[in-house]
Amino acid sequence: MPTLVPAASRKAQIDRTATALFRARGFAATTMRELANELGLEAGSLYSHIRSKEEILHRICFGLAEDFFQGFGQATADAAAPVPAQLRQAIEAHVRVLTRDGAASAVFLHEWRHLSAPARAEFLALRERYEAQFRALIQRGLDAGELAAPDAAFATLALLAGLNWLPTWYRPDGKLSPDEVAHRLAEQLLNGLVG
Amino acid sequence: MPTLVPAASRKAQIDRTATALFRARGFAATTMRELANELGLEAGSLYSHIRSKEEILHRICFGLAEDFFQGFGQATADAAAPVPAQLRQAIEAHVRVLTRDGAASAVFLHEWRHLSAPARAEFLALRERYEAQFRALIQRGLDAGELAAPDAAFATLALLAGLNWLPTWYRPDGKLSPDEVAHRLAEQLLNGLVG
DNA sequence: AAAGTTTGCTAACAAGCGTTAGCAAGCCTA
DNA sequence: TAGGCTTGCTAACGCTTGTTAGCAAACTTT
Repeated sequence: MPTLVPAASRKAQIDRTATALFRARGFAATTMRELANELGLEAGSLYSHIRSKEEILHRICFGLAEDFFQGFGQATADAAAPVPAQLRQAIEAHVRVLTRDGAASAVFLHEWRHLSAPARAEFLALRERYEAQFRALIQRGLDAGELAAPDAAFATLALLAGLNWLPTWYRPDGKLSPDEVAHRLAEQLLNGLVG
Repeated sequence: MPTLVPAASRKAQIDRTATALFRARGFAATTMRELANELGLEAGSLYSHIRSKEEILHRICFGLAEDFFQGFGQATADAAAPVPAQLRQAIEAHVRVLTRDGAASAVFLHEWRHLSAPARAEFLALRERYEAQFRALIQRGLDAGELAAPDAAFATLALLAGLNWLPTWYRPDGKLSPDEVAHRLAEQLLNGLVG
């Protein structure tokens, strides 16, 4: 009979601790000895659970990518809804992924360049596909006259810009709940700062 | 008689090349041998011009900080102007610094954590002072009813978020000029995406 | 022509890096 | 009770890191 609340597998603990370190120090500046030490291990012992340092980074980046796609899919499931409503849902879904795991998000956004040859290109392709979904949605909004912007590409980048800087300043122990952050951010980005 | 267009000093060349490398690979993953090679030198030769690797990073980060403060100062010089106008000027000044040197901006925004003990804290204090200027301006706008937002702190972070992600996607050879980018970004952030 | 500054090389240093091999104790399943 | 995962250690490997010392050409200024 398994324990009722099984402890996270060692591998998962490594991933979680590594995520925090990668965020704080950056992937390249984080050593396997630091990571091991944080877990109360020796450096060599890590390799009973993982294949390489980069493998950890790979899991973090591609794991979160899935979350983003899933969020967007749910947010835009009702294709008949007005574009601004779908967009607001998509923004809030995006923010919710970012706030659920700030460390993983920061790694996802900043440390992917340390992925090597094949993985790096795959990651960038995924990211481009994700942005393309936003762009297409915004374009539909422009065509229908429901959104106002000179062009969809620029609007998409500016929108995602406002979202993706969030992990640098969001603190989970702040006075706003993740949902409030998501709602306010969507409000400000959709309706602007000028009354 | 000096050359009419004197070549940049070796030190300046090192800074510029290092900036590009720090941006592309990150500070920690950039080696002095790579940097030297890019300049057609041997690694040891760099130390005739600089004291340490970190000294380069220090110059990049603090140099750009000055530019940001100067831009904000000019933008808000006319304290009698309506807040939205001042804010637009400040946004455009900020964007102009970001677009003038994208590599330095990316380093400024992402690599400052590799500064060590005293410099790191000084840098963060500078950044906080800069944000505080924006916050105060926005607060005045809220008090005067010229801006609409639940609170100034959140609005400031969301605004700077939209600006600071720019170096990750802005390409100087793109179809928009720096001024157009600045203007459109200010427009979208101030007035929102919804028509 | 002398003196000093700028620039660069070679060679090497001590330290730290990611990773591997080989071994062993503890656990779960058969 | 045996076999096989899981987990972890010690010791070491080959390599790379930032940096330094000592020397030497070239250019600038006096």
